[in-house]
Amino acid sequence: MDEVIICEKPRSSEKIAKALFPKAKKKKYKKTYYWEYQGEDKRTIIIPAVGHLYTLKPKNPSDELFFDLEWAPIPEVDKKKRYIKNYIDAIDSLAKNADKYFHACDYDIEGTLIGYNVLKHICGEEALQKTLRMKFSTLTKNDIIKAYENPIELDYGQVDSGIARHVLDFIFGVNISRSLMRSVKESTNRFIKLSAGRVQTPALSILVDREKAIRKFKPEPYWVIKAILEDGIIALNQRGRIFQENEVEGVLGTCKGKDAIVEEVKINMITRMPPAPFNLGGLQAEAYKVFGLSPKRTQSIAQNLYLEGYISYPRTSSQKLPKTIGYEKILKGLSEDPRFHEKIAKLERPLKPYEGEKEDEAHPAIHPTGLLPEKLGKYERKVYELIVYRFISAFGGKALIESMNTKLNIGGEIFKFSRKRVAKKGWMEQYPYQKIEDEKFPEFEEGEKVPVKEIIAEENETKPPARYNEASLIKEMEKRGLGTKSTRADIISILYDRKYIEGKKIRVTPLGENIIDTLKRYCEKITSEELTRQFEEELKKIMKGKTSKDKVIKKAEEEIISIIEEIENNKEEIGKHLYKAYQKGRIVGECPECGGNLLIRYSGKTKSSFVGCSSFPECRIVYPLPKGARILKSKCEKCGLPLISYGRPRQRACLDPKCGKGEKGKMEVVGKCPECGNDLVKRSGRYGEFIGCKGFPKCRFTASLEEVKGKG
DNA sequence: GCAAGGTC
Repeated sequence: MDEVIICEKPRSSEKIAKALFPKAKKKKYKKTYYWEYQGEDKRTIIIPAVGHLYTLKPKNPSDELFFDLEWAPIPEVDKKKRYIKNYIDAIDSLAKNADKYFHACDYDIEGTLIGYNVLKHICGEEALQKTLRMKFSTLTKNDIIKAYENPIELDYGQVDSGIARHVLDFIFGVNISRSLMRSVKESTNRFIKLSAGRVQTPALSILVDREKAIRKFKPEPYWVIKAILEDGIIALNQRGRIFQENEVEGVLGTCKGKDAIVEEVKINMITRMPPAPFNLGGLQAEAYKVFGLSPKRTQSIAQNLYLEGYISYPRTSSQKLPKTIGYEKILKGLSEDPRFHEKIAKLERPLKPYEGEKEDEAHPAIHPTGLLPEKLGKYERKVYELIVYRFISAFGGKALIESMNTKLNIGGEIFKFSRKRVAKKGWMEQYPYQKIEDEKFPEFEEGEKVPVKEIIAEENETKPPARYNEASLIKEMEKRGLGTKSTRADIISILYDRKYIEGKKIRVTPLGENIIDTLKRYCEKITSEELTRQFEEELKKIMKGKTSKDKVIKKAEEEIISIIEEIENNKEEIGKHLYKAYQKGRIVGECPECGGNLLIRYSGKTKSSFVGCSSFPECRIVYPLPKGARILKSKCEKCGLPLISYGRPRQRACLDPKCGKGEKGKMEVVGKCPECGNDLVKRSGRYGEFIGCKGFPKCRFTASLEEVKGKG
């Protein structure tokens, strides 16, 4: 009389086993673990999946359009995910032919489907007849026990909407991607890897819109009038930005040579609450801001810290720290480290964390477990400490900021300035990444006359909208409901891989823009959030039994067929344009022999990149590229060809190996570092070229090439 | 080769 509990992941299987059967034994199967409990009359196996174990694949890979799909074990389709096989094997050998099954995966659409596929494809169809569903919203002992004692029926509406989500994403994404690639292949006989999808395409579209807004933007000159007083006080004219030059003259005329009368001095106390505890997006944004880490890197570091047991589950959207995580125990553990102890000792009791608004049914906000790491890599340590300090600061209580707002009257014109200083540090004491304001308040009294040293009109230009970076794009995607907390960083890196975007401050390449322009013409829906919205509605209807998954999929198939038809009918034009845009982004310089474009090319034979002339085969100029080489924007002083950087440590050389080694190892000095006074040099990183301090890593000052140009 | 979603 056996009973099997199927869990979504190893971690939840441990929690479920311990909650239901404290005496259950942890057992090993190959490289994976499961739990076994031998009761008086029955034996229970608690066994995990690792997220999805099955994925969709076309039944017949030679179909032109993929509509006929089937579920296949992920390790068979994706060789990088062979570890999943261990979990499938474990379930296959331990969890078949039981009398009773519990489906105990997360209670959401994906979780329901994960468990359903395990039962259907590994345990066997008949297992589904013997299955009950555990429904819990948190992985706490109470919830788990309740869910086990009062199981419900498996909700097939949920299962079907999960299946439909996978099918719709596949048939839209894969078929449209293939059709784009086919149009390039058939019109130019070249292969470029292209893709479109429900999430990646709208994300790219956001970036293209911004790119167009920046291009369209015309800077306008404006003036700001400032009064310079004693003690370095600079007051701004109340009019703010002035766009008319004669207005500037007028204001200057009224104020020049006059003293200032203090019209109003207001001192306020502002309360500043601690920053919200981290969810994944919050952690990614802060690690980007403080350390310059890419969201993808932060995510993988957080995953490692979690697997080592140092922090809680990172793929959460929650900003809540429920009592049940055990504040005192965690803080006690952290206190073993003197640097954390110093912060913790200053906390006031009773402990009550400040929380953010966002919630997650399955997990609390990211927090340390209290187990102190022994050895960590450099960035792992930074991210870990960031999480620890953020957690401690949630208990730090509010900070009070004293703010002084002063109004001055100079010949009838109003000028303002403000000062801030921290009156009570509160949580700022615990969070070392926070800047603590401490400005001096001048002793001004209302009605007092103050001398004015100078009135100036400062000329400025309006600025174009800012470019997105990875962290701000993730936030924007979050706001628009594109992707999930665990997939956003990966989706952005697909956009980089496809060469749709480049740079740390994201620029869209000609190819990226062309993809969006093309899809806007033939499949507007996939470029906007429209498709996601439609999916959400249809899936909800399936869940409620108001429609069937087959109907929804059938409708989607018809839609896709008509989109693909349109693309096929125009494939000559689409393919040529896409390829041209692709090449435009690959131009690295001018051919010294024939004046054509030098392009980055890829040789399928040697599986390596090289630089060749666009007039091939008439012009046969080629330059080799060392493995991992990057082509820089800087040009060789001797011959004008671009420089490349390659090797480890990175060194620079001319693209033409015969040109000479004059540039090798030489750093181009472009100025002085404003932070440490050392030389500023051109460097290159994985996002391209930038300006960095020669004193790296001691001094970590960096700037973009544009910034330096702008400031001279 | 192509998507997006789960997780070690």
